[in-house]
Amino acid sequence: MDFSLPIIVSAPPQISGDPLARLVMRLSAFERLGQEEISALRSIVTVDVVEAHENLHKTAGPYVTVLLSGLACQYKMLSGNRRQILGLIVPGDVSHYGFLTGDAAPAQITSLAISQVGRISIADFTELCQRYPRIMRAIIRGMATAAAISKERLVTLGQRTSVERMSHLMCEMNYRLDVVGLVGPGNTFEFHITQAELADTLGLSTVHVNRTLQVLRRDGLIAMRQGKVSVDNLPGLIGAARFDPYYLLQSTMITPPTVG
Amino acid sequence: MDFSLPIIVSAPPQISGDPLARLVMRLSAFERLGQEEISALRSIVTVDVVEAHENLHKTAGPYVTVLLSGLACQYKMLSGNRRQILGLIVPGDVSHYGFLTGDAAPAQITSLAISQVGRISIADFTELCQRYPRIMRAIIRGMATAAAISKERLVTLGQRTSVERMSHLMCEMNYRLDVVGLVGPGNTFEFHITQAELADTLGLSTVHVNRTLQVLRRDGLIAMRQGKVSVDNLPGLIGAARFDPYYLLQSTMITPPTVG
DNA sequence: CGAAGTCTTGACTAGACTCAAGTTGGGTGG
DNA sequence: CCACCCAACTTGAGTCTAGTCAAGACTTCG
Repeated sequence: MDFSLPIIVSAPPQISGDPLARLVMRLSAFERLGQEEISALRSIVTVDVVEAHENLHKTAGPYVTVLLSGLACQYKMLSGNRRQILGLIVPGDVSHYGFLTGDAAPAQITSLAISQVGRISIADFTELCQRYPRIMRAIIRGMATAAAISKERLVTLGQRTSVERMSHLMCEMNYRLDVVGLVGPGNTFEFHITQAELADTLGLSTVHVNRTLQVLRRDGLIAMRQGKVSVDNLPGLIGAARFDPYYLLQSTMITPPTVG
Repeated sequence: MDFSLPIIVSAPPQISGDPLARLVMRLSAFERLGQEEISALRSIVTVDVVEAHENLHKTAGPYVTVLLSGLACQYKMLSGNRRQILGLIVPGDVSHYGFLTGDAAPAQITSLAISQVGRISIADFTELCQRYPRIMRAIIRGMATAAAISKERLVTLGQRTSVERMSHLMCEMNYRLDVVGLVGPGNTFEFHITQAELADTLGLSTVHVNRTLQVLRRDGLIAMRQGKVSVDNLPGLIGAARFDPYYLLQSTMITPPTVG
């Protein structure tokens, strides 16, 4: 475990600037939000810092939680030291819906890097959604996107080769991080995940992840070192992954039922 | 558990007896329902028959649909004639939530065997849930169970060997079909799925599915022929699968938010 | 400087895939 | 009623992707 106290953090943009910026960008990708809505949202979010490799929800309770910076994942342990990472959570993603999804057995969620987590009480969240239907619609669109990502992950684990798995994941990350403004010039982004964690995500061994990354590097598609990914040939990467971004584009406008 | 409700079920239970029996059993597993609730449910369901290997939702529209008999699956196609079956749908399962899940890009759903499908208009469904909170809670518990099954499938595809995949699936089917009264004496149940379809479900090749079934057969765990499975050694099967039914037991009582 | 975690490499193994050739079984039509 | 047909199932042989084991190199940090 890492017990360092990262007071001043320069390079990683995580702990600087406006903590809610990513969430606002994410929601704005679905619905155009006004200043009043954004202010209302800001006023009900409490921000906590979570160190790397800690449970994201130390304080259980009736809250909706959102990842604001860093990286997290949901996972399941198996007998024999095996682990499957069910999904990666990036800034702007809702990490826990409280009771809203009726998930009786919430999977474990841990941070992979130092992160900021936003917390909203269920009461405040409900009121926000009732008062600002655009925010509610954006949240619902976010849920739909998460479900689509989860389905695509089944395809990855069931059908794709190691090169396809890796490049598909990188394409997805590139897209998801771009939406929240975390892809820099030259298609570079922070991705603080170890090769062992990538292995647990992709259903591969650590050694094979290493070799797969070497192949992609050798082919000039991506390079990854020290938690930084640079996509050197995006069309090539998309081709290697047979990546079809359709599943990420929740283009349908969903009309929620008029409650009451 | 009380399995004694159903009518007389002879060889093909599919198209005989009360079509809604499985749905009622499924909901009753979560919440004890009264006669009034069951009658109200019956009065708003339209039943259609769907042949094997047909799209389950020929008539799109604002409906919640439920599988009443038979077998169905949700799937995704890939380039190169590959297919991943995302999940199996058994009698009593909701096969489509309409807009309720905000699923903008609904995956394709097809029947695997001749089936009966129940259709409920969104308006009727909403009113039913508002009038009978126990039904609403049961539906929510069902959604939670479906989500848990989907997560477990990620573990299967990411981590388990072929023998574990197959035996885990069989354990799950045994459990899910038992809940709706479709497991007969000696742990036998109808499972009208081809080995090629099993392959697409488990992320294996058809040939390997065949050989895996032979192993399980040789070890006296299960036998499968002509769409009928008999579990000959359930503890052994559970052991081979390292099956932990915890994920199927939505034991937590979920209190939905008081709307309005 | 030492320690721990991470990454890299090599050698070998094994589980699963592909291809190809049968076999079985149920359904259909003559 | 039988012959045929097609889909599903089975088997064998050979290949290959990915896993395992083990050792060593690189980083980071105390």
